[in-house]
Amino acid sequence: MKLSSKGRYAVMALADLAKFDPNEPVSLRDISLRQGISLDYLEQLFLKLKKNNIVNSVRGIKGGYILSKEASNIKISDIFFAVDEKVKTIGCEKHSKKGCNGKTTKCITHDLWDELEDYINNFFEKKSLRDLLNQSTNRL
Amino acid sequence: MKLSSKGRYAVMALADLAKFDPNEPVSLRDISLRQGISLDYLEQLFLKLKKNNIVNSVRGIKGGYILSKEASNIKISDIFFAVDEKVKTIGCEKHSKKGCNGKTTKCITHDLWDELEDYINNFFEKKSLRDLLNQSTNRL
DNA sequence: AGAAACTTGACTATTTTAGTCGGGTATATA
DNA sequence: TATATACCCGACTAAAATAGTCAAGTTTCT
Repeated sequence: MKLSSKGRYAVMALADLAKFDPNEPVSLRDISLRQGISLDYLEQLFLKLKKNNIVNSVRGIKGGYILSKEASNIKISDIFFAVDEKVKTIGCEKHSKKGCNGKTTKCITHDLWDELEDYINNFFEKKSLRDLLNQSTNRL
Repeated sequence: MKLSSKGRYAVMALADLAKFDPNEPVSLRDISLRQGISLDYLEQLFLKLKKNNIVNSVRGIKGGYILSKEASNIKISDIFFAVDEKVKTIGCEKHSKKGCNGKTTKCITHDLWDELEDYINNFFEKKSLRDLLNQSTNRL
């Protein structure tokens, strides 16, 4: 099991963004340089972040992105959801009461994976972007 | 982020195995049929489980595998470790105090992923094979 | 002897992920 | 109003991981 870069990059980029004046748009180019993430890739991510109302964009020269709300109101789980980073433990339907892999009963480990999924999601629900900034002051 | 089948299959197979008389070897063929996992794949997994002293093998006809210890003493984390299912959240070194991606400082989200990794591992540490069986009686 | 079942390594197809490329459109500033 | 900057968007590709297959053993019970 591993976390993909997609989710990591999205959180890193937003954490970077959150450190600046909320009224001054930050360009992806700057974030790209500071965080070492490809500009093209960032664009893909921010497109999704925008659609999910995590950021707003300002076009044109001097444009860029700004957070669409307070950093404390942006949960890590919101970010992950926006970029399609999902916690996925099983093939069988989550929380389905019965019927894994065509059978009429749940597979023996079904509850375990359900439980794990909730457990991890809970972690992301409890963390906001603001929490990150507080943890790590003056780092890149 | 998703859990690979490798870890899932290993836990499913062992949970299946644990349901039988600890003195009667269970063949992979039976587990394969009951759990719908390819026999060849199971063989790969059980080779590792054996090397890590989770199961013992009995060769020859009427042979098969048996748990090498009480189900209550086999943690899910043991199983995952045995089949190389690792919880991996970051590229940077886990718990390293500094130096992500060649820089001299930790990346801004470093602590978050470290924390997540510990959080998930803790989940697996707390669960034993026995816990699974207790949760789900008379299922496949 | 022969069948069942473990042992082992190598190989391959599929899927996912990460990242690239190319062509747009909007807008601040000179 | 020209132009550079930066967002917008879809399609494509390379690399890695995963899941699963194949083939050729060895051991041991009956």
